Amino acid sequence: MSTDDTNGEAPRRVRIEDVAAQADVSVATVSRALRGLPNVAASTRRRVVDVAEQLGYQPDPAAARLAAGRTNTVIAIVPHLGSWYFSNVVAGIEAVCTQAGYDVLVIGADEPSRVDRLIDERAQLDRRADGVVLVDLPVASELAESLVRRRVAVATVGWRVGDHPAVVLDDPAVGALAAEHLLHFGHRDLGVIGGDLDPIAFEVPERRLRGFREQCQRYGVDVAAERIVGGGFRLDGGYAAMAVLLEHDPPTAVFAMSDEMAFGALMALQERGLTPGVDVSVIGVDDHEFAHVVELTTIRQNVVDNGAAAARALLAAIQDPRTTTGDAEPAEAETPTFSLVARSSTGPLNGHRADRTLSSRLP
Amino acid sequence: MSTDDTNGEAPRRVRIEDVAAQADVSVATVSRALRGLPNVAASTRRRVVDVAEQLGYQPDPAAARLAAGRTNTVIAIVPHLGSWYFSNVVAGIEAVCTQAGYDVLVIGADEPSRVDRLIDERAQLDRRADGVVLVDLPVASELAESLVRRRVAVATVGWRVGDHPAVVLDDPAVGALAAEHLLHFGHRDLGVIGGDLDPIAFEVPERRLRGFREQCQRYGVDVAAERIVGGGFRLDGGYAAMAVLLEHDPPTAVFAMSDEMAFGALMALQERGLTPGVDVSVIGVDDHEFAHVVELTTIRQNVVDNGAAAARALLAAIQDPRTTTGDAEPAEAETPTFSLVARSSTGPLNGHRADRTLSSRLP
DNA sequence: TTGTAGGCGTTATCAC
DNA sequence: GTGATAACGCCTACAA
Repeated sequence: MSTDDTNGEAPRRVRIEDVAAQADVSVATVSRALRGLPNVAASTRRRVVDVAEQLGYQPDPAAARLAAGRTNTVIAIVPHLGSWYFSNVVAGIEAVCTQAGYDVLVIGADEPSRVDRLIDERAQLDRRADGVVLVDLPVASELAESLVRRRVAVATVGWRVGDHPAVVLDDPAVGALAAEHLLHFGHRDLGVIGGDLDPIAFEVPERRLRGFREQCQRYGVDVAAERIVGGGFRLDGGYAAMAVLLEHDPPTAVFAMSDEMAFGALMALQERGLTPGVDVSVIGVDDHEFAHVVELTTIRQNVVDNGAAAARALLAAIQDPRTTTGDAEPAEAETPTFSLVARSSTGPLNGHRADRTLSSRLP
Repeated sequence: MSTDDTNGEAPRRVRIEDVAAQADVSVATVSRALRGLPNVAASTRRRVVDVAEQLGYQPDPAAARLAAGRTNTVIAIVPHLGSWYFSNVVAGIEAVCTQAGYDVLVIGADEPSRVDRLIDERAQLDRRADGVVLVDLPVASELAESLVRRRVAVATVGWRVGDHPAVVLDDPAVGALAAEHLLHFGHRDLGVIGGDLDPIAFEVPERRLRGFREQCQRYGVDVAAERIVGGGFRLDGGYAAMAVLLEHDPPTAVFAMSDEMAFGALMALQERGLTPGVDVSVIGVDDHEFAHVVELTTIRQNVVDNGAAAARALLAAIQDPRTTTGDAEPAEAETPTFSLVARSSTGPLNGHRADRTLSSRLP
């Protein structure tokens, strides 16, 4: 009797050579047959596949990597794994990559030192993956360059590097849309809560600000520099920023560049007894799940799709043979869409609602 | 002149053999020296390390894996990558593993079919990683078993499997604490918003419910079955659950098993003109960043730490030689702490606040 | 269409 | 303490 029914024991691994013997072909043929390569007789392929299935054969990833030089792995590098935006981007990347048979490695770049470590050649990103998705990390354009030099496919989310596939929201348009919404309500004293705080310092804020300002100018409105405050794309940052804005010469409407910051801003308002949309209007970006809860007007985007689109473009680049020779086409990724979702956190200037009696205005 | 200043070209990879030649020793010695193994003369080691540094040598992960049988990789499997709780657990895992030189692979198990695919031996989790962290996936205890059989280290978060290191909150105590808080305020008509909705079906809800009920019994209070509603640990689920609770014979206080569900519950209250903490008290679990924003009373836990603790225990198990022989110690992981954070979403029964006039009660 | 054999870059087991 | 050298398991020209 054979020994394969001893349970509790780790089953002996079946190798390609076992399949070859059983199917009565060479290992080369097994390899070709199983990977769907050409030059294998249909009948042979069927036989090999059957045997492999029956034996439960699966190639060893490590061996395949070493021999083929491909890792079947994608790395996702994000500023912070725990944040709403980034974790959803990662979710999109993972769904697409796993589906395509790629492993996905995550790396958080919370601290600048971690980015440095990645730029360092010793990180060997090129040996660990076939492609990398860089999410909002322009600090590290050197990283991108070194990756490209080492023949690692690159795709980005939120910023661009060279002409690699990039999933970038039309941020100026987003800024302009936000401005338009507020201006349309009659607001002329506008504030902005943007980036520019610690660990994340990326390009998104300036692009959104630019669009916002340009739109304002069309209305002959100027946004004072003191009314542009950094919030670091975090809840507490948004809270602090709104506090600053309210401190002196408060605006009647505020554009927060992310919903999370907007939530913080709402919090600051409520603590002062001010009603969002009545005393001060607030518009955010993202359409975070909670935007609905607090009735936040926002500009919606599909974050998971952003990640998925980047992953698809990356895989396409990896699988495109021309990528290696350097003359692949730009391989542009889809451009994300966005749309205004109006809720009650924004409203007309001096638009105290009839059904409200508690609201008060600043002196 | 050498060719190494041709830029734009992918630099030729330096192999262990190059280091060996340059340092005038064998590859075996280089390998030992670089990995800090014994039986290497101090002077030799210094020389080898210097040369390696100078040449920028780094071992190829794929080759090392194939030869050593270790992957230096950890897999984190979570029900949903984009959710607040899980993404923070992953952040904790990643921080610890990366720090220790391990790669971390993420796998989302959103759909049951994905779990099945992992259980299938063809997923070869054992060949792709040295250890796996299973987060809230008791659906897949078969998965855990198969992993163990294949000698992959396992650690869990949120549930237990065998006596592998597990990071599990004392859920009954959490439930009891929530109950105590509400009961102390005089509430006797209690509702619960728990799990039991689609994709996530884990052990946490029943444990929290048990503790909650037991504490109630100490006060002679019974929680009617109709007042225990599933919310799937999601915002919308919490919203819907609260709507159900309010529909008929509404409770005066509700225990939501996660803050996200609590947020949904608050939303349902507000839509009806009910004031949290006055008309209906709500207590959550987690101390999500937004709990502060909406003044949600909650039971705080440190989610990132949970992931980190699991990772630490996992790495310890991986590095413990006894693990392989099967007689390693249980290697218990740290038990997470928790604490009540009282805010205004909970308050005394019939405790209409003096400064409130708009609040109304249900008929 | 199929098989042979060299190589991928390390690790680990021996002798020395 | 050090050095050959055989694995590790697969891929892929090249030959047949």
